[in-house]
Amino acid sequence: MKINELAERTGMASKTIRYYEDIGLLPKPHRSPNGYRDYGESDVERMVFIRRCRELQIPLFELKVLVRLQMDKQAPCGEIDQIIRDQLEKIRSTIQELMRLEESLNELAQCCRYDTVSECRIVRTLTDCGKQAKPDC
Amino acid sequence: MKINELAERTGMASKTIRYYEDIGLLPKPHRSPNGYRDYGESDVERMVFIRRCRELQIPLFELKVLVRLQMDKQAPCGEIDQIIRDQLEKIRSTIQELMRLEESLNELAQCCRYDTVSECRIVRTLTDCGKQAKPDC
DNA sequence: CTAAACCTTCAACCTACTGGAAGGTCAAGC
DNA sequence: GCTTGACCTTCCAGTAGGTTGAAGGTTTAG
Repeated sequence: MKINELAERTGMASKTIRYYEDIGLLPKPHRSPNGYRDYGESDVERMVFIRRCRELQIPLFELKVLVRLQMDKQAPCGEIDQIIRDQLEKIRSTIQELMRLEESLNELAQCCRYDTVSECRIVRTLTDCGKQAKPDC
Repeated sequence: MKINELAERTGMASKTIRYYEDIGLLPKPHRSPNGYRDYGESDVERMVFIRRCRELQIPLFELKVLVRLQMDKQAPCGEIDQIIRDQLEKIRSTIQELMRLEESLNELAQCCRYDTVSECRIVRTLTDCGKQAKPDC
């Protein structure tokens, strides 16, 4: 099948498929006599695997490892499991960070009772050099 | 003061300060006779404001608006408040998204009971073309 | 006098794509 | 046979928010 069909069947953009080939995440596919890329069913399977991993926000350089492992059916799968667990940890700590951020923004947003920039509590809090960015509402 | 002193007093890298000048977030500073950038106290204040906003993950293009407003002390501060509230909303929806992601990854991580890639539940779930990426643990 | 520690500009690199230009190929309709 | 439009190809540039490095000028301490 041609690149657009692969793209439609896997939910990727054909630009992205070419890009993944460029960076070595996908093997160079067979070419038809006219020079068009020609894909088979195993390419669909691999592409879906890659798309799912990207939805899980696994970065491309780790995905290279995963794709290599996924093709070697006899390999032990411990490394794959570890990458999944690492990703889980990363996501969890990002959530923690964003929740702290949410708290700061929420305090700031609750804080303005004035009309002009010179009196705005938000601006004062963010500008004040001596103190922590903690508003005194 | 020279760029490195401004950097140390505000907790920014001097490279970043030059970059912010390049993109028009900071005004072009006065130069000493030797060509070195020469900053004053108001630059410290503005830099701290910018750093705090970046800690709140406000993107640079919105920060351009904020910096312009922050310097105009008589302007109404409603627009500033709105940007803060928008940012709060963005952070909240990112948190929601990441929590869904965490759930998917957690299900996957709980899921592998086998030794080789060919039997690994994680790999199967991620590769399976017909179904949703939902493991049946 | 020299060495280190600054400062300057400019260019390239990072992630993960996306968009566009310029040109080749193919199938349908007239 | 010709045209039109939908594909396909490659390559180049741009996105955010910087970081890194090269190549060179200036200042300061010993």
